[in-house]
Amino acid sequence: MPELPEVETIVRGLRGEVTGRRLTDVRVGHPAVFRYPSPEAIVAGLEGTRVETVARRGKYIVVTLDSGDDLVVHLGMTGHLLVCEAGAPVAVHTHLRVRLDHGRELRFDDARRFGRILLGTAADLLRIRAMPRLGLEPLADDFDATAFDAVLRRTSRTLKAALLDQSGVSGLGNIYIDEACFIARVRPTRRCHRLSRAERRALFVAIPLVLHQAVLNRGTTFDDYRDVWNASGSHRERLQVYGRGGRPCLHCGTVLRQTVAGGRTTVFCPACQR
DNA sequence: CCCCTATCCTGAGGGC
DNA sequence: TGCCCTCAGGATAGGG
Repeated sequence: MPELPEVETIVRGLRGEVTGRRLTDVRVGHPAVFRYPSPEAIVAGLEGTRVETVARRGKYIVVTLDSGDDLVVHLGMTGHLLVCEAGAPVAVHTHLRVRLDHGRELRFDDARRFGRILLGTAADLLRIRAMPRLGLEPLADDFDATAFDAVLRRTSRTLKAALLDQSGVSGLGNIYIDEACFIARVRPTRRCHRLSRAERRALFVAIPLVLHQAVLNRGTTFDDYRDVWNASGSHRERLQVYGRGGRPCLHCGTVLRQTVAGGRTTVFCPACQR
């Protein structure tokens, strides 16, 4: 379940490993992962190119190549981008292997294959909506209270549903939405248009706060997430509500309530959160 | 417009 | 020990 902090950790790790590297010996696995243009075209398009930059947009990883193409990777639920020594044992669900010119390999593996990989020029990727309608970047310098207010004020959905929608704020998922709502003391089941100005402000502050802390902890490894060196993140120890339904609130001791909102398991403290 | 559900998919965990 | 069922969920599509 990689969300913004996990993807950011991977992007930072990837930058040091692949920037400036030439890509060779490209091999692909299950074709369903390669959404555009085709597995064969992606192999041909990667072979012999050099990596210029690695960036993140929402939960998407964008690797810009000297060919003019961008490689876009979304990790879905269980996707991993790993850098290992060339010739290291190949996992069961490895779908992409690329040789780097410093003797290592970049690999993509994904048991559930919810992840996806696309390759094309920026114009191609825009046209096919490779990264559809991504909203505000909550860790960007220009993350703006007024724009965030507009996201919440224009809808009557539950807060959980609104924040899961990547077209409003991009990068949040189930874990960090519940955590941010706890910090902001607002129930994720609340209707957005009924939130007060103070509550919207509290969320505006809490979202970057929790994301930033999680990045410092190199992400949350609940069961599956690993960074590019296959190491776990430590933010799980800091989670206050996610995965803690039925257990006592760390702030007040009240039993945390677990429900479903926006189609997702949702946990909150009925005493701390209004 | 909003909600819920199904779909994709595998592995973990519980019940028996 | 092992089998079967359920559940987890990011994104998206479709029905109520």
